[in-house]
Formats: sequence, C-alpha cells, structure tokens
Amino acid sequence: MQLQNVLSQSISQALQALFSISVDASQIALQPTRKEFAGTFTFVTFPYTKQVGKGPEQIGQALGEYLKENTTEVKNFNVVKGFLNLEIEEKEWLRLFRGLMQDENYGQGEPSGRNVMVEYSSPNTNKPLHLGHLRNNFLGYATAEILKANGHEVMKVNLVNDRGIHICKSMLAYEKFGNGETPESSGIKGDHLVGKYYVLFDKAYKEQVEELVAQGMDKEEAKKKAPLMLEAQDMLLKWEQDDEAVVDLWKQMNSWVYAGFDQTYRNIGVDFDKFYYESQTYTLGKERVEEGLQKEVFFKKPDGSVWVDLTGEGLDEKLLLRADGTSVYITQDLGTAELKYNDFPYDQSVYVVADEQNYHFQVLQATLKKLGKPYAEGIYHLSYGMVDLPSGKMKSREGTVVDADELVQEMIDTARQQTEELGKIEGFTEEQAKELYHTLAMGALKYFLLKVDPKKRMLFNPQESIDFRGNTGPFIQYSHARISAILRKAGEMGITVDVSAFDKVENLHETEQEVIVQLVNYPAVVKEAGNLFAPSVIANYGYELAKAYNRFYQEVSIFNETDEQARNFRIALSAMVARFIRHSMSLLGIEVPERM
RNA sequence: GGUCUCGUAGCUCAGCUGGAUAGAGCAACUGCCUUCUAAGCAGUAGGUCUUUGGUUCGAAUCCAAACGGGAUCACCA
Repeated sequence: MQLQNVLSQSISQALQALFSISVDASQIALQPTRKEFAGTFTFVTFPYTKQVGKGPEQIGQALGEYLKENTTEVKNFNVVKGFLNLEIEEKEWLRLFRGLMQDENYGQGEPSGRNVMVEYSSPNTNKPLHLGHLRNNFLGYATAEILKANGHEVMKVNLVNDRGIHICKSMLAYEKFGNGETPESSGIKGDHLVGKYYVLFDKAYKEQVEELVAQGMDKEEAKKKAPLMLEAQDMLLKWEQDDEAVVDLWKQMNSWVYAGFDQTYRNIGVDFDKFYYESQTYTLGKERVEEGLQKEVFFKKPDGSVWVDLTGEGLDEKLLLRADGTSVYITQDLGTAELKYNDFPYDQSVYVVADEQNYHFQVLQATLKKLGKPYAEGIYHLSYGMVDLPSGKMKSREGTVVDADELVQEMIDTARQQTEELGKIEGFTEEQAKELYHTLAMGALKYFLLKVDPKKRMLFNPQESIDFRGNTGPFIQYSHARISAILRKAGEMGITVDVSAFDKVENLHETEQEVIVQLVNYPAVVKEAGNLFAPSVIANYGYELAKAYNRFYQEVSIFNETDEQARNFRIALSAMVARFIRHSMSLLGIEVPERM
C-alpha cells in the first residue's frame, strides 16, 4: 500500500479512537510539509475543529501522539498552529527504496484496457514546419508516451492536410516560375522548396492586387479578381476533377514535401503509427453529411447548402457542405473521425491542435453527437496555446516565422560551441561528439517547449532557449551524465549493488531522504500528467528530481565514504535517480547522455 | 458586440481537488573546484498574486463584476 494511504488510514482510525468521529480514509488528504518544518507529510486539522469541539492545535497534538504510538511508519511529529507535520521512519524510506529498486516497472501503470488515439503534427503540405509545429509535435509525442505509461493502448496518427486552395497556390507558382527545379537540382529540402513557391505566389499575387487597385478597382474585388487567384481556383477545380496533369504535379510536389517532413520528423525524434490524408477522407465526410440529412439532424437551405443547427447547444448554425457540393474544413473531419474509429475503436481520441480551433472542436463534437455517433463522447481537444516571439506573434506574411529545421540547426551549433568552450569533449570521437550535440540541442528545445503548461500561451525567447543552465533540459541531462560517471567508476572498482549490499543501512542523510521522497512519488506524477494531458508535469518532476540529486551530490561523498554499506546505498540511490531521469525524460522524447 | 481564455518577482514560468511566512530559473550581488563532471551547490536582494466585492476558520486558487492582453464567432484551413 502507498505510504500516504497508510497514513490516511491511521489518521482516520485515530479520529475515530480519540474523538469518535468517522472520516473515511479517502477523505483525508495529506500535503507535503513545507521546507522550514520537520516532516514529510502534513495533515491540516482546521476542518475538524467543529466536529471535535477542540482547538486545531489540541487536535494536532493528540493525533500526533496517537500516530507516533500506533503507526510504525511515523517516527515523530510536530504541531504548528493547525498543521500536524509527520516525520517518517528512515527504515520506512529504505524499505520503499528497496521496493522500487526491485520493481522494474515502477512508474509504468497497469494495463487499463483503454484505447487512446492521439493525432498530432497534422501539417499542411505547402510549407515547411515552424516553431508552432514543434510545440505541437513535442506535445503530441510526449502525451502519447505518457498515456502509454498510464497503461493505455495508444495509437499515434498524423492527419496530413494535402488538399485545398493553399496547395494549389504553390503548385501554380511552381508551374509559372519553377523552370523544372527539383530538390535534387537545387539542393533545397523538398518542403522548403515547395514553401518557396508558396511565398512566390503570395508575392506575385499581391503585386497583381496592387496593380488592379491602382487601376481603380476596389481592394476586396481585386483580391478576388486577380488573375493568379482565378488560376489557382481553376486549378483546384481541375484537381477535384482528377485532371491528369494537375494531379501529377500535385503528387510530385507532395512527394517532395513528404521526403522533407520525413527527414525533419526523424531529426526531431517523433513518429506515427499511421498517416491519414485529407485527400482520402473528405469524400467520407460527405457521406456523413448525407447520413445527417437522412436522419434529419442536418438541413438544407434553399440554395442547396447543408447546415447543422447547434443553437440548442449554445453554438451557432454551421455550414457542412457548400451549395455546389464541395466540402469545407469540417466536412473531412466528420469523415476522418469515423475512419479513425473504424481503424482503432478508441475510448478516447485526442486532437493536439492549437487553441485557435477551440470553437471548431466544440462544433465537431456536437455535430457527431447529433449524428448519434458513439465515438463522439471520446473526442478530446488537447488545446494548446500559441508560441509568441519577443517581437510578438509569428506571422508568415511578415517573415517572422521561426523555421523548425533552422532552429534545430542553431541549437546544435550552440550545443557544440558551449561544449567546446567548457572543454567537455575530451576522448570523444567525432561521431560521439556529433551525437552529443544533437542530444543536447533537442533536449534543450524539447524541454523549453514542454515545461510550460500546454494550455498556456508561451513566449519563445531565443536567448533563454539556448541557455543550458538552470531549469533546462541540459541541466537534467547533466545530472544524468554525472551519475553515469559514478556508476562507471563503481563498475571499474568491481562494485555491484543490489538490495542486499546495503541492508545494514539505517540512517539517512537529509538529502538522501529527499531524493527517495521524489523517487517514490514518480508513479503519482505519471498518473497526474496522464490525467491532465500535461507533459509539463513530467518536465517539472524531472527538474525537481535532478535538483534534489544535485543537492545530495554536493553534500554527500560517495567514494570517500568509509562505511561500505553507506557507499553501496549511495551508489544504488544514484543508479535509481539515473533510471528515473532516463524514464521521465523518455516520456518527453528527451534522450540523456552518459557523458557531457 | 456574443462566447471562451489568460493576468503571480525586472523577464520566463511553477503553485495539485482552497491551507502555514507565495516558489523556481534567468538577470544582479556574495561565497564554494588539491575530493565522484562548477552545464553544479549554497546564500543576498527582488511580491499589494491586475483591481474590487463575495463565499469561509482560511483565497493566488472558488464565485461575481471591472480593467487589461489573446482567441473565436468564414461558403479559410
């Protein structure tokens, strides 16, 4: 049983025995004791003063004495105002530590029998990934890993937005200005090459609009009448009619983009179990719309467009299909939802999508409920805040977008520079050094983007993101590298530690106990992170654990310890911290080096 | 304008279902490498938790309003 549960139960019994009031153990909450007081757990007595008819301090005192007497785990107590602080026997901490040392799966939840799908990344095929996508990718990957650690069966999917007018824009620009350029001929990565033409389109299009305005045309009209826009729309129509030339070009350019994305995904260490393509799901969406019409939960307006009335749900009417029968954004989502559920009958379907689409997902879920779909209930929009720059919002049109590939490369350069400055690569081969820079760069970047609560909008400060000190990924990685050095040395000395190697240890240094408290708490942290879909909870834990260990490392010597048992225990403690750092960071997609 | 969301140290962020004197990191200042990696550790300074009411033994946390950011309310995706 968990230590907290033991204590809750004891307190429940004590309340009964001392004051004849019955409070269920599950109702008794313990909180961590503040640093300035002795103890690990604190019980607040204020809520019971009325029932008991005594002052908070009296109650605390009486409870404390009872617990010290009757509960073996309780070593001592102190009462400050209405707060009963409980100190736990060192033997108990050691017992718990031995327990987790022997449990290979400590932190891994029991199989839950639940299927959870996580959709993330979901890029457009007309431009390369940027900083915002990185937050999405890291969040999606980490959330999926955390859900696995909670015992769920998880499927990661990527819904690629590969159709629509925006794709046609880059295709058109390529046709006009491309001169047959390819990634091979130009040496430009596929997604960047296509993105280049998307930008070119926008530039040329703007010039046309300005020209028309200069000729006296209204700006709104000019935007619609600009020849390039008309051509793009024409191309979309041809695409939908399966025009061979257009479809061939589309396939070719998309294949370049996919090659580029694939490279980026591998570089940043994210993966997917399955890809969906909107070009393949939007027709299914139309079937769902038809179904809704038949069930009379959707309706047709006189012009032939199809709508759903969600005013009863506190939302508005929403268009599902245009009068000309072509689909809109939500149409394909209706189809994709069904397809997903057929592929993987899920209990929950998580969509990692920015919070600008909050309304969209309310509409999607409400619409599927109207259709009576059993899977509507399981839809969960993991809504995350946008990433801002010190200069403000990222705007592709103003060229303030931070490109993902460039950013990663800059991080790698920084890692190399800092490592070289500190002279930390003695004995590294060129290959090992390169690997280390990548590990550090990705650790810094991922940690920086994941440590903030996903729901919150966040600021990406380039200066801070490349800092490897303080609350950062490399700080945690460094702690792991230092432990690795200790374990290497222990290995060289022929020391192997199992639980019997320190069975005579009875006393703990304060910092040792703090480390154990952190270790013991890990499963609860994994659970909380899973329940909240919040990788930030894991990130904060990793930081706290590393900090607790570094304090220990500073204050307690391992190899100068003359008591062999104590030395063995400290090596074992270090090994466990390394294991938990490795595990928790792996949930975030962060690797930890042996040396740095 | 309707709906949603955020407002904590100079900056970036923690603060779990209400609990003690609100915590970290960065930036500033001071110590600690002849000892297991100083990418570390310890310390100093820094706060009217936007404001005002309410709920209660107790509010950064819950409720309401105001002020200030942001998102959304597209036959864009």
